[in-house]
Amino acid sequence: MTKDEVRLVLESITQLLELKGENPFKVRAYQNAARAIETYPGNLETAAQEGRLTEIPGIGAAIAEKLTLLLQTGRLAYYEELKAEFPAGLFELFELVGLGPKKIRALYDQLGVVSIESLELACKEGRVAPLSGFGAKTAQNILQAIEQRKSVAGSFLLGSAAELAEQLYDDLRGLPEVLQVAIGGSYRRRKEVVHDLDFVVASSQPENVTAFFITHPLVESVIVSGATKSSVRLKGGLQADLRVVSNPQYPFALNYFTGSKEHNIVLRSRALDRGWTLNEYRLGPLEGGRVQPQPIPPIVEERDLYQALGLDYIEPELRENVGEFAAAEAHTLPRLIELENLRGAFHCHTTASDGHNSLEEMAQAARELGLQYLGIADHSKSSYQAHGLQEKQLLAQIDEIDRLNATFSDFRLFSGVECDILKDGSLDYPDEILSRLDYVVASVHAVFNLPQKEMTRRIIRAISNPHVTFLGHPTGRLLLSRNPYELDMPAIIDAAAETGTIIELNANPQRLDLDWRWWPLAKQKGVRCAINPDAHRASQLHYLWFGVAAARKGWLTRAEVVNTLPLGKIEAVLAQKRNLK
DNA sequence: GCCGTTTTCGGCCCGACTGTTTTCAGTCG
Repeated sequence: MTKDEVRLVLESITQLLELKGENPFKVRAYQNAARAIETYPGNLETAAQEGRLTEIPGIGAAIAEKLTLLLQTGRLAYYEELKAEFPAGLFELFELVGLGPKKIRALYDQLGVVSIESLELACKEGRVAPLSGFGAKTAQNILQAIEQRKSVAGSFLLGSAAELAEQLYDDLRGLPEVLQVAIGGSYRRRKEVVHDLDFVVASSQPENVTAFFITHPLVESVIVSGATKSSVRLKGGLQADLRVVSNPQYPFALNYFTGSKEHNIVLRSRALDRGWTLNEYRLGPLEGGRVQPQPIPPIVEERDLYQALGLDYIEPELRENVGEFAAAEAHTLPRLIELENLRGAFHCHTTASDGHNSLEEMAQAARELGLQYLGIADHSKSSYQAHGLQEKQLLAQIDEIDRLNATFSDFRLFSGVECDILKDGSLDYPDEILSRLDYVVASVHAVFNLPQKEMTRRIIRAISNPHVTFLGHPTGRLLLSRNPYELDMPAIIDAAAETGTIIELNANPQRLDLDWRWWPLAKQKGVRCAINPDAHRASQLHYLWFGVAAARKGWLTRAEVVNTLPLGKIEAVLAQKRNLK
């Protein structure tokens, strides 16, 4: 049994105990145990065999005994009995915003609600509002939460689609009959949210490729399957389409299925201007058109198509018809940043607050990625839920970082903090503390619902502090689950430019914040970007890939992204704003 | 259920917000 499976059992027990209305401290004990297991560096099975589980902080005699049983037999009667007390569908109710264990329990006990479906019916029939502790507003809010959940059904984070997409891609590429393959669509354009995956394959044996595709282990069910086009539902619900074309057709199919629709319309009209017709299979002469067809140059790859249409090659991320054609004509398309350009990253968490790996482990993981430096930014004291650091703990961490840095010759940890921006725009630590750090990321973590003016003023006040180096996840959005807070973003961008504050592009695929749509404006105003992983565990340093994707979509080059700078140059950027004072 | 000790019980993180109440419970971060 893996560490992760053990953790899931503990988390599941937590939820069950909450439903039962158990002592909240007992509930928390299980929660803490789950977290302890997650961060435990050793081998669990060995620890259980040697009776050393209680040495893990947060694991006492009772939980150790249960875990030992679970690890040795793969089963836990305590858990199974708890689970049997509630219908399985009840757990999806936890996904509705505003519903917690108490309300779910009341709905189950008093109305027999066992699923989102039965809850929706109960609301619509007016059975929820009269319940004690509920009311008309609550019933309405529940319906709204159900609607919200439906509206994101069929939408997937780029981050959650990527693993499936790349696995399928690798497997298709490995087939001998596959000559060329790409994932087109919004995935190739690196949209933050995708609705399906579009695989485009060049092959002379489409039936073999199709057979392989629809029987792939990641496929849950087949929606349609024809000679050259098939659609499947992948495990987890994401739809994937496959188009198989001939090798000469491939550049056209790839281009067509990459989109966007708006981009394609412009391409086709440019073809018409030259007396050609463009579709997913070919660029051909248009007989009887309004202009005499020009000779068509040979096209073997996508780049040739753009050239034929009088354009520099347009990277897929830019194909949204938001100015890429004018730039491609004028030869002013930017050379987009690449993952390999990054030399380090700021904003990572450790076990000191709510991260899952130690300073050493984070540093090691960064070095393995080839980074020269890593900035640590644990939560500040007001973020209780994230175990934010008291001043003393923060100062101790600075010392610890100094000590570690003495052991590196070609790598450096920077000491920072993710400092809460309080309701009035003041910061969570006094300047004396902030001045001890290499840098400060300032972020909003509470009181999200201020009116736009007040929220804007709050953030501008915070970034006006000379110690604030970065503005963290500027809009607070969680894709597919939480809307951004109300902000006058142009005013924030102006203030960042004026104060010399670097705006973060938070690379967590749930955030990708600041959104790519704002970066061209920020760039024009001279605001610099930092692509930050916001990693809460070592493996999440890979989020940088998504951050770079969003930055490319925002037309950013390496010049605008500060963490492309090597050690030796980045220090001056971190110090710049303080020196202006 | 865990933990630490002024050691075997009593405390365990805090504040904002919402919608329900008529002083507070539930949820969230």
